[in-house]
Amino acid sequence: MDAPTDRLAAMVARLRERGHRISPQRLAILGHLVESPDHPTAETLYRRLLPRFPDLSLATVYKTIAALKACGEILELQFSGQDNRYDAACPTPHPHCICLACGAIADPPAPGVQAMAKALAEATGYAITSHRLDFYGLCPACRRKREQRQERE
Amino acid sequence: MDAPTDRLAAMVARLRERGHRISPQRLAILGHLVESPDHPTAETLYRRLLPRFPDLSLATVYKTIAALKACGEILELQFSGQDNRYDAACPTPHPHCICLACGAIADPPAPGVQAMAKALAEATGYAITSHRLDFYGLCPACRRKREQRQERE
DNA sequence: TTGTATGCAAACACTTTGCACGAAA
DNA sequence: TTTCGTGCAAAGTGTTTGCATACAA
Repeated sequence: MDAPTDRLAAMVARLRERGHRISPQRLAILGHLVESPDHPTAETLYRRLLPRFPDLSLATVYKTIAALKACGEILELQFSGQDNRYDAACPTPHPHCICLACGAIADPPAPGVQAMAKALAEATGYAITSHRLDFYGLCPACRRKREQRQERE
Repeated sequence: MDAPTDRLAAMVARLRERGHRISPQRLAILGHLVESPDHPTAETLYRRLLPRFPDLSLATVYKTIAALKACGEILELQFSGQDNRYDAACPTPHPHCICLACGAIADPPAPGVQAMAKALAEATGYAITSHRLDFYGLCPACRRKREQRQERE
């Protein structure tokens, strides 16, 4: 059994134990979430599942995400200007590298985050329980494109 | 001349050199931004200035913020569920500690952020230009309240 | 059989925009 | 005198909600 399959089973079990039911739509949404390393938006999820569920509703996607949020089984990256992005493969806070050109999101290794959180807790007196670490820039592909464009000029 | 006054002058100068005009409303918004260490929302700014400008419009606040954003003179912390928060006192990216109970935002010292950004750039191939570091938890006051409530139970 | 999930449409909250008027430069 | 800023109202955008029906357990 591979990691996504385990993860899917864990999510289903968690939803069930919280009294949620597993409809075909919901199962498909969960399945797609764990298999998508690209941190999809609700809209993206919806569009990708439409071929399989021709009258799927965006509301259903949002409601499923809400259930996952309530269970702590999904990480929501909020943006006020664009759609929120979701990470259900690894629902605990971790850093992200976000491409400003194409919107790609990568999950880099996170050395030293805990130490930083501890230092900030001591400096401010806050009791820190969670965090959000986003690094913005250009992904390798967009960086290459930009370099080529500059060479041409 | 104290720091907020300097900062205000710098913001005015920057807006002017970009061709913007300084109306009394705009000056008041800027003034309030540099004096507010609490990272206000557009709505908060609006409510605080209403006594001085009884027919101030929220649109004017947003338009002024937009001008500041275009000049790189304000840091916008986006939230999709709540109002965005603004920091014009220090418009370059820096960590924030955000209280989940009362919404307070503190500016802790930031040791090691650059090192982390560099490590992530190397690990992912991203060209990192900016970042957002939010730590969520309870501020000292809300932590105290919660402890007292637990003692009573 | 009971209660939750679905899908539709309407409602929401925050932010942005269009426009006519007024004011900064 | 020439823009640009203002204030109002309307439009946008992404997300949530109400409700009747369908379906999981």
